[in-house]
Amino acid sequence: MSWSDERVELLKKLWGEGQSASQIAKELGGVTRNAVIGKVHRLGLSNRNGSGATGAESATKAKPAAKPEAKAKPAKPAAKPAPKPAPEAKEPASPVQAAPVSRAKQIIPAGQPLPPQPSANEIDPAALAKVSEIEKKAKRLTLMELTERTCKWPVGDPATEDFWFCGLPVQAGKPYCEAHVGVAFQPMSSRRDRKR
DNA sequence: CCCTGATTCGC
DNA sequence: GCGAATCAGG
Repeated sequence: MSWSDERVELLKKLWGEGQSASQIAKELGGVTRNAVIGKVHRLGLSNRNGSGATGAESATKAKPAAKPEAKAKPAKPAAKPAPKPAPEAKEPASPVQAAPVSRAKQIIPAGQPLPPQPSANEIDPAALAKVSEIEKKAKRLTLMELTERTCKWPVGDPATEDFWFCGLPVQAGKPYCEAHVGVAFQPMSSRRDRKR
């Protein structure tokens, strides 16, 4: 695979959107994340943080917010039919089931300091929606099946059989998966805008 | 161990 | 220019 104009363009676009190198590589296909990173460097757009060595955090941030990409792109008068609008639409618009997420009491069995169950507080609706979505994919682990890298978010009533732990891969060091981290750690003050 | 980006260096 | 291997951090 070579870096055709189109591929480079897509690379720039995705990188600009804050996509991680591995994700970009996955979408491009035929390249590894290393290739993507290497290319990004060569293109001179290695922005995103001045820490240099600490770039891991910029990942995993999939902006749930809809992107108002309604540009006409007059820059390309070429006779390019451009039959493919936006291939990367991972959200098949699955109806956001506002599933009550049957989580009842937070009576945790062992002395595990489990998360403060977010009652009906002020939580990002988006975050909640994300949670109810991922909970469908949850591994449904039991307490004993939990490991250092499985999401320890409890779901359901411990007194019932309808109780399990998320079990999805945790993010980094954190006890929960991405989605659950989102609802577990509510930003004290809304997230600051990233400096681009 | 999972992940992230950064850098190096043979090709 | 390319990208695997390696490095450095979470």
